[in-house]
Amino acid sequence: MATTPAKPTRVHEVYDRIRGSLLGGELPPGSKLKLNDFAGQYAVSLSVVREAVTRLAGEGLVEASPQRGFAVAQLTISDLQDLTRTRVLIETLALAESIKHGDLAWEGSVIATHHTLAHTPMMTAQGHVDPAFTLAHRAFHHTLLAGCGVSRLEGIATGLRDCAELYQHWSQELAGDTGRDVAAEHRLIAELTVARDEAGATQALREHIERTTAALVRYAEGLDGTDERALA
Amino acid sequence: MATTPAKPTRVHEVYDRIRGSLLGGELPPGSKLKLNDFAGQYAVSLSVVREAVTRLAGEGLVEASPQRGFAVAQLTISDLQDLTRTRVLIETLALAESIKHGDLAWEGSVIATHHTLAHTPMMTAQGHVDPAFTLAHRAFHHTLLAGCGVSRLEGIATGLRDCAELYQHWSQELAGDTGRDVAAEHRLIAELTVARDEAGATQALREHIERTTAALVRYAEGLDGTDERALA
DNA sequence: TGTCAAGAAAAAATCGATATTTGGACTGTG
DNA sequence: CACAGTCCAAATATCGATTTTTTCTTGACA
Repeated sequence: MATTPAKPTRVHEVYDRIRGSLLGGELPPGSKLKLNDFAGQYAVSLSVVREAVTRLAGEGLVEASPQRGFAVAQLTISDLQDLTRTRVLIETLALAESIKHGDLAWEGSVIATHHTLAHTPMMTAQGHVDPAFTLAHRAFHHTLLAGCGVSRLEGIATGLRDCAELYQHWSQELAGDTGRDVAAEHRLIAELTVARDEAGATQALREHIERTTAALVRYAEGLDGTDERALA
Repeated sequence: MATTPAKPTRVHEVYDRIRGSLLGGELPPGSKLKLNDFAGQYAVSLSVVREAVTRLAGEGLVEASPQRGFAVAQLTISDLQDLTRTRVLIETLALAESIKHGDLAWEGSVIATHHTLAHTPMMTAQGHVDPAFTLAHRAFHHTLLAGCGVSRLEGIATGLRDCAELYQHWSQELAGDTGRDVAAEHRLIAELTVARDEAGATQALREHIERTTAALVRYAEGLDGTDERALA
């Protein structure tokens, strides 16, 4: 799924940067992507921006509507629930496979990435999410699933995870996920995984995933009853 | 995941037609896509072809290598095995969910699409695969998973299935999948599904998926021992 | 005869410009 | 004052041409 081989073509650079903006929450969900602005900003032609954005649409981070341009994927409660259920099913599946088939090196990398994660503070002094934390968090979860040895499954899980990061970002900014010890959740997942406790680890992962969704849904339902309403 | 709303834009037309060529097996796996030829053939500009092909690359039907253009996805034994394992895991998962949550209307549509499939001959008089069969086959398998009510999961499963169709096409042409009663397999899956026999149905589906792979792998290994070798 | 390199041909990436479409402002009417 | 139709500006989709990069050809040299 990832395509970052040797020579960074213009399209790829632009793709990466827009992708970063999306996941970094610089662009509000549902807002239209102004291709012209991007073209100016990155000093490239429209065609380049277009192709980059088309790829992002393929990943689901961006929605394309013919004749009407592109927009940051709209976040709705029903889509969030759909995404969450999909992630729970697929990520627990992949984790179970990893626990069954992962080798010692994988076990080691789980411990290593968890260690890094555990020692990276989540918030900056300004109360924003630390980019380093995002990185470490992503690496940890990716490693968890990387032991299954089925690269397509891994790729799919990663893609879903990226989509969820859009929600995650806005949830942390908006809903402020209170009273939750995320670090403890991670520790539990890591320990059970390394202990090869398939049932325990998958359940811990399921709860970890569902908890964020629950917080966001609670927040959103406080605002409005409909499922189709945008979250932000 | 599918984007076929209202107004067929040029890109979308070209996308559809190239996609059809790929799944219909008109283009051999691994062969380079000559964008210029497409542009001429469909009487559109290069940009249009480029964007269409970019999307196909996002689905995995086409491989993109920077500065080197696009090629029909290369079929290798190891990728086939990876794909098969992924499909088995995800499709059985989706089927299990469907059996658990599917309603009566879904049950009916399973019966209906199976009925259609059962009465559509697989081969034409010329010994080729009948396009109508392909259609019916696709509809049946899609319906099986459509009861789960999780649209993303469905979309993922459909995407994997499309990738597999590439292999399937060439397998039927090359390896001739002997001594196999595919119709009976379909009937069994349909019956167990409607009977809400989760374990039985998922196992039948697993075997159905794995059987095609096994035939192709046997065929390919007769030719060459390496996993990375192209199948065709 | 095999290897390597310069140069030509082909293909890919990118650009700048044009044709269409969309969304909204404007205006005249009931 | 609400509403419908028209017109205009912004944005999208598409095109044709230019710039790079890769690939192929060919010929000199060891």
